[in-house]
This record gives sequence, structure tokens and C-alpha cells, in this order.
Amino acid sequence: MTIRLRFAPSPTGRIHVGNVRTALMNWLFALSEGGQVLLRIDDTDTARSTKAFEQSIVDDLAWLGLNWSERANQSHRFDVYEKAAEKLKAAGLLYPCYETEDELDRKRKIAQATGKPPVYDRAALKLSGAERTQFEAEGRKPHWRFKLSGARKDWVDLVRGAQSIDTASLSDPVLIREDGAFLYTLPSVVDDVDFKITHIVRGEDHVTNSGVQIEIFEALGGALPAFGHFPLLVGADGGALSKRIGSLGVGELAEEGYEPMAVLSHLAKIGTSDPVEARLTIEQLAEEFSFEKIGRAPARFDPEELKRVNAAVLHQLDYAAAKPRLAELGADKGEAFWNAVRANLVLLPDVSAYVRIVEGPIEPIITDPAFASAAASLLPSGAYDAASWGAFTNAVKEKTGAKGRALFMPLRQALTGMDHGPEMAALFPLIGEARSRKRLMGEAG
RNA sequence: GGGCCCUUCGUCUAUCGGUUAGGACGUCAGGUUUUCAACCUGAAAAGAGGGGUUCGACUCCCCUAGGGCCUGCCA
Repeated sequence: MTIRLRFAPSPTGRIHVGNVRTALMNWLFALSEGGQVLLRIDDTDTARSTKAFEQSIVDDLAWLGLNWSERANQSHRFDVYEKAAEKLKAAGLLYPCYETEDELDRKRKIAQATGKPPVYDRAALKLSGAERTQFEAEGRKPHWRFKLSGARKDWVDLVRGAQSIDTASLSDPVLIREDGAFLYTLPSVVDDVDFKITHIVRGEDHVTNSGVQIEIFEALGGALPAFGHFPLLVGADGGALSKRIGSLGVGELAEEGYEPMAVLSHLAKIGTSDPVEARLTIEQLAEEFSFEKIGRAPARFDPEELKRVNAAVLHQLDYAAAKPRLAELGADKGEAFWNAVRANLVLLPDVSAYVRIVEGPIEPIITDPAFASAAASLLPSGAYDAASWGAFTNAVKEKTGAKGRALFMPLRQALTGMDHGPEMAALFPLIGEARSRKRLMGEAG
């Protein structure tokens, strides 16, 4: 049997790193088992959902290289949810409630204050027909709650092992809002049944939801999927994911020049027993994926570590793969250039600093003008090749007596305006004679 | 308040009762580069605190401290 998973974002905002991690877990598991992933747009909240956000989700997943096999919108399926709701009502499992939000809020606060669990008291269940008619006459519209059984619900979680949720300690979940809108819970279960989802993989913020949803699966007579809840992301300081990081959107990462595979590698490896290392393909990440490797402590999303992984991805990126991206940045200066500089990049846009080194203009750093001009007079003429740098530095060494660091650092600083960087032998031919001469003479160029 | 989960080198983590407590990043040292960066090799470096259980505990139980998630007419 091929397994079927789903990624179900709400188009009420851009997707951020937390969403990407959820998506990735689903994709990696599906890929590792030869299964499929359904992209389900959870747009039941028509007021907050937008087509623009939906498109951004599609674009962001495409940028990441995550391809779905099917796509569905919940907003096209209201009639299906309606039928499911009718079925639950007929079974006496979905009942109308007339409390206002304020009333519920007050009830919760009172319960809290008296040390009682803030669980819905099911007052609506005791309403007489006359009372209901009275509420309706007042113009109150009901919201609908699912009647929990009060039994414990058990399952063996893919990452957490044996789980047991006591539905007696939970409020009956509201499935339909006063305005008639379906809340996330029912459509999610209905769709999981209809689309024959075999595994629900999501963050551990959903574990109690799963207990509730298992009851709805049972009430609807649907096949129960397997559940896996992985720990959430926390920030590098171990605290909650900061607003800046938590809302770090895929779009922003792309703009800042991160590599999709760096983002994916980092999110796939943090919180697992694998070392956090760069991988060049999703397939490789999938090959290494296993629920058993996922720890139970929160995973740390560390921007510094992401950068390190990004650098590693870049270091392995060959010219053919880099070329189109370099072209976008106006930084495609040929294969020799790419090979010379890639090991020194953290983010791809860093390449522009090296473009300036080979094309100018840069401000040379001259600490010893006499030495620099002596070197300038020894520059070979004509076209430079891989051997030119050796010949040039040997000549300078002989003439000035400088060697080692005293020889190379001033030349590097004069020629590149930096005190670190790629192999000079590779850069020198790209800089060329004229520019080298200018820079050694202390002129910007 | 209640429920669930977590706490091992500086950092992220492995260990599912008996290990020289393993790996990765970082750090340090060496190599390579006639310089730096990049790269390669090696080293130092750990079980929150307190009680139990056991021949034996990082591992199981309890308490304390510290963190995360849930407890919505959000998803």
C-alpha cells in the first residue's frame, strides 16, 4: 500500500520555517516510503484566507523543491463537511450551544480562579426545547460542539511512542461557529478520510487534537490513520522561537540569498540524532530520514548554524548549478571565477564582493607604499595564467627579501582590499595586469 | 490550576541497566596553502540538583529546579 500524507497550511499568511519543517517531515517520510503528499489548502476561514497567500505557499514550496502529487481546497468542499455534520447531529454527537464568547470566557475564568479545569460544562446539553426556542427568538444563533466520549484515546505515535489522551479532561470541541463556518477540526478529519490519508505527521502542539480527532474519525466511521507528532522549534537561546525567527518566511530566506537545500538540510537535521550537515538533494535527506532519529526535546533553529550549512551547500555547488543563479545576480564571471570564490561564500550574494575584486572598483589596502610600488614594477606583462602568481611573488620575494606572511599579506590587501579570501593564484589571472598595477600604486580600481 | 513532553561536552545531540559515554558545530593544536580564508588530521571537553530501586543507573521510580506544548466560536 502506498502511503499518503498531507501538508495542510492555512492561506492566512506566508509560510515560515515552522511550517516548512512540518512540510518537510511529511515529504521526507513520503519520499522515503515511496508515498504521496497532498497539498491541502485549509481555507475554511474565508474571511482571513486569501488567494495571494495561497499562491505564496505554492511559490514557496516550489522554491524549496517540494512537489505535491495532489492539491485540494477545503473551501470547495463545504457540502461534504455539511453532510458529515448532519451525520454527527443525527448520531447525537453534535449539539447546539448558545453561550456567547463573553459567557464562555467568564466561565473559564471562574473555573481557573477556583482551581478547576477550564472545561466546558455542557450546559447546552441540558437545555430544554423551550429554552432553545427562546434563544432563537432572541436572535441567538448556535455554535455546535462535538460530544466527547470521556474515554481515553490511545495510539502508538510514530515519534512519541504510546500515547493516551483522556477526553474526559477536555472541552467538547466547537466544530461549527456561530456564523456557520467550519472550524479546522471537522474538515480536517473529513478530508483525511476522503483523501485516504494514511499518516498524519505534524507538530506536537496537535497531540491533544489528535485525541479529539480520533473520536471524530470513529464517529464518522473513517479509517484511522497513523499519527506522528514531532517536537516544535525553539530559538537558538532555547526559549520560544523569537518573533523574528518564528515568522522568518521562506520568501525572506530566498531574498537574503539562502539556498533551498540549506534551509531543508538544517530543518531536517536539527532535533535529530544525525549531525546537522548539508545535503544537496531532498532524496538524500529522505534516505536518511527516520522517525526514530527524531528526539523528543524541542529542536533549535539557529540562524548561525543555518548559515554554516548554507556555506557548505555553496562550497559543493558546481558551476553548472550555480550559473543561472549567478546570472540573476549579475555575477556570472565564468567557471574559473566561480571555482576560485565559492569556498569563501556564506550566502550566494556574497559573491558580489569578489566580482568587485576581479572587475573593480575596490579600495586597495596599502600599509607599505614602497613595498607595493616595488611589487608593481615587477608585475609580469601580458595575459596571466595559473603560474603567473607564483612567478610574480617569487620576483617580489627576490627583490624585496620579504617572505611568508610579510610577502603575501600586503599583496593580498593591495590587490583585493581584504585580508582574507580565496587562493590568490586563482584570483590573480582574473584581476589582470592593469588592475593589479593600479591597486599596487594605491589607486582605487 | 490540570494534562503531556523535555533537561548528557561551550552548543546541538547518541546511548533504549553493564560503553574507554559516541558524533557534529565551536575551541585548541598540527597539516596544506611560500599569507589569510577555505580544506584535511588530531586533541581537550559532558549525564541539572536531591532521594530511591538494583550486584550495577545517563538509562527505571519519586521530589526539587529549569524549559516547551496543550488546556480557543485559532490552526
